[in-house]
Amino acid sequence: MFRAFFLRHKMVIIYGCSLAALLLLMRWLEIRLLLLSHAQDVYFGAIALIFTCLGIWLALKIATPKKEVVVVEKTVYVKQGGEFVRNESAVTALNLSPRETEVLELMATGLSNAEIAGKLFVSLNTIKTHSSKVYEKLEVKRRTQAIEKARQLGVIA
Amino acid sequence: MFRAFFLRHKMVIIYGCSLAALLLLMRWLEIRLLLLSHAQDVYFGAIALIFTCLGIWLALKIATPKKEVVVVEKTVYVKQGGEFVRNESAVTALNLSPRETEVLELMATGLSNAEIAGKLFVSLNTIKTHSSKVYEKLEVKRRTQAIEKARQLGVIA
DNA sequence: CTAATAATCACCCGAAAGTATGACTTTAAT
DNA sequence: ATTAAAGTCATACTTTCGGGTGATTATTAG
Repeated sequence: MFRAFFLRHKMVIIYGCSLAALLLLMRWLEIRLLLLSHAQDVYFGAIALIFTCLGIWLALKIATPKKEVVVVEKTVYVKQGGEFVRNESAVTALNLSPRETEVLELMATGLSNAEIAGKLFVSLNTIKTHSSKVYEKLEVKRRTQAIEKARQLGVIA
Repeated sequence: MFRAFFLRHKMVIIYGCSLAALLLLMRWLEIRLLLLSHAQDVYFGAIALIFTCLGIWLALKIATPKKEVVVVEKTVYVKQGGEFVRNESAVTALNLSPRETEVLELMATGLSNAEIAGKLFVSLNTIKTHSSKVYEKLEVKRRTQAIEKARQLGVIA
């Protein structure tokens, strides 16, 4: 607490101490020479010191704290912020039925036919039929090709 | 310029002026009563005023400005049509070998293992081995899952 | 030099995917 | 009423995929 305060106002305190030391030195010299004949000067010094401190205290208390705003720019890369919008015209052109599109989407997420069947509450054979029709309409031979082509056509994300 | 300075240090200036006014008032009263018999007090007042100002000036000069760090996030949207840059750190983290990455890429284009084998001039079994290792490292069970996960991690376009 | 890694290939087996064909139902259009 | 499309399911068959195991070679790191 005190240490932190000292560190923050090091210069001020050093200045004050220096001034005090200087005054003391002068006093001491004068005292030795003039034998306390200048008591008033000590009074002056004390006043100077006190009011200097007062000024410092005042300034620190009242003056609006100086704020130095440091602006750091941080670049953030975002992949194509927009949400995916299905290219409905492509779907129409391919003549893909809603169910087929649904199956195609699930295929693209990496699900197996059995998993898709479970998710859509239909039999495995049904999914096989759908996927076969999808391959026909997309003019591909494999599941992975269907996914790739559908992605390029904007049918799936 | 001056106006801004006045506004910033309004309190300080007001204090100083008040002190000065007070001293003047006292002087004036004393002068009226004691007919300039206390010249030294004026001296004291002047010293007090001067050193107060000195303290204020010192404090304002020396006080360390508080730094306020403001982080401004600059968002950059990367269009998906743009050049794909492989997330090499992801590849490293997954410990995917160059050949495995190559096979993964070709898988994503929809090629069968046999086609990949033909394209890379290696046997089908080799491709099977590679793909199996890819699945292990990506912690997936199927080709389509591998493609999906690799896409999300930025390993493939 | 030795150990580890990457890349290559083989064989077997079971699971998943894909093909072909046919059948039944519902809904919507002609 | 008939037709067409979409969705459902099944059976049989082929192909591809994926797991497990093991082996060889070249390069690289310790």
